[in-house]
Amino acid sequence: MSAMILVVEDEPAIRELVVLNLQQAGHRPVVADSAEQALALIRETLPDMILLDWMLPGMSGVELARRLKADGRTRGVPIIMLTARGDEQDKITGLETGADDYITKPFSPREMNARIKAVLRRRAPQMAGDVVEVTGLRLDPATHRVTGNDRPIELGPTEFRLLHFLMAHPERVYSRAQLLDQVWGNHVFVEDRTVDVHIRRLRCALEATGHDGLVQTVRGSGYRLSVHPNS
Amino acid sequence: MSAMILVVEDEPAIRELVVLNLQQAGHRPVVADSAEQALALIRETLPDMILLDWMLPGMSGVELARRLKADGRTRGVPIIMLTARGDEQDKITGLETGADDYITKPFSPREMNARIKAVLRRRAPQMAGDVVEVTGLRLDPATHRVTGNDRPIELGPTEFRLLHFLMAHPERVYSRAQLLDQVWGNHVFVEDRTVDVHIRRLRCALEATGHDGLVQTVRGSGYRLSVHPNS
DNA sequence: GCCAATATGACAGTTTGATGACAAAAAATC
DNA sequence: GATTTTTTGTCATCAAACTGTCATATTGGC
Repeated sequence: MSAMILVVEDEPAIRELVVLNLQQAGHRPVVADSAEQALALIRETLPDMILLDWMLPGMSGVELARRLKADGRTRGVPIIMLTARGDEQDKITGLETGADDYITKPFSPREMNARIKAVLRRRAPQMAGDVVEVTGLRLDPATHRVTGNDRPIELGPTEFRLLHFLMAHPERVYSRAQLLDQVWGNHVFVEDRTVDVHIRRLRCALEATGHDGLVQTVRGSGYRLSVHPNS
Repeated sequence: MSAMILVVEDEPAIRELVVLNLQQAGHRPVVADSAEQALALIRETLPDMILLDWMLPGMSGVELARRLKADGRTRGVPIIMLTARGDEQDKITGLETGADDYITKPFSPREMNARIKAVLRRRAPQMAGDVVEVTGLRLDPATHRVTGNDRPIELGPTEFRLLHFLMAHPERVYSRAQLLDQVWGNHVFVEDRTVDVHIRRLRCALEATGHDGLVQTVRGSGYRLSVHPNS
């Protein structure tokens, strides 16, 4: 539910209101008043999503979106365009350049939040804040609780995030490096093998309700959360 | 559904029309003809909702909305903006984002009532003015009283707001930053750690009636009010 | 059996939250 | 207007939980 969202908007009034709204929704807004500044910020840390004003002084929002989509590092970051009016042409151009959605001003906070959540759910499910459940194992990000067959399970912060990520992307194998990027953050320097240890701790905690079998090892590749028996 | 609704509108004709409508719908309208007067009224008693003309002499409606949203005490009060359709598009653009909804003039009574009802239905629970109760712990916003198993509990202002917010949003985890935004108001500059201290004071006060267990720590995430045992 | 990959247990450093004390600020009282 | 009293934010310190790494055991593939 808590995503780092970059807001690129040159008009201070609108920018502040958007920021306020994002905070209220539990996100962490970061602001830039120009495409250039946005690029600088993105170079430092990759946001989870970008809210991008269509019209910007200097490099336009469209141009910025195009650049981001051209760069492999930033291609995956969802972009929502803020456009002045529901101009069909803008819409087409915007979606062509790779925007994931667009919002036409004036917009209600409710609409904005709904669209943000929808895009997050599509691109980064573990950020959407939805309850995830797999065969009796249930994780609720909002209350930060995990239960197995309705019995509470205690997890440390890292194990919680790890399980959350795996449950949000079931049936798919992730390498240790990928897990480090997704769960730890893509800037930290930790040993690959550390993942093993946390996987073990997670399995340990899940053992109490017999859900430890869900976390499977894929030899030579990484780990996976799957409902299907392993071998 | 009877709510106290503050109408901020400088033009007498429209004001009266709106007031009449509200009365007919069973609400209790209170009027102000300027943002300044509105602030004065709000200082006395918190309305359940605000209908706000965006064009006002002196402080504009937009500015008022921003102030209200910046103050922890008033930020939960739903705001519906009244905007004139004929006004310059670009001025209106995005300005309503501080509001929960907006109505463009001229509007039908039917539309107004529908929107009011919708907003009231989903308004922030702690602003409803309703008594909140959790397992014998009871907080009455109207009388500003807290009791545990019918025994009075003394709380400082901050602890009261903190408890109120938590009780209005039970089971959900809030980070220190979120609590500072929601309870203190997001303009203040206070240390994150200060939240810890107030949580402790709150627990201290609740200890007398054995309700201190409700306020739970979620390591690495924040705090939560929950009826479920922690460990 | 041999090799490589993974599991496991232990450990020390680090982070995080709880707690008590304190002074500034605000409110209430005289 | 001065003086208590209450409230508030910050800090230093302590205990507990968590984390990353390593050494060693175990497993699976050939």
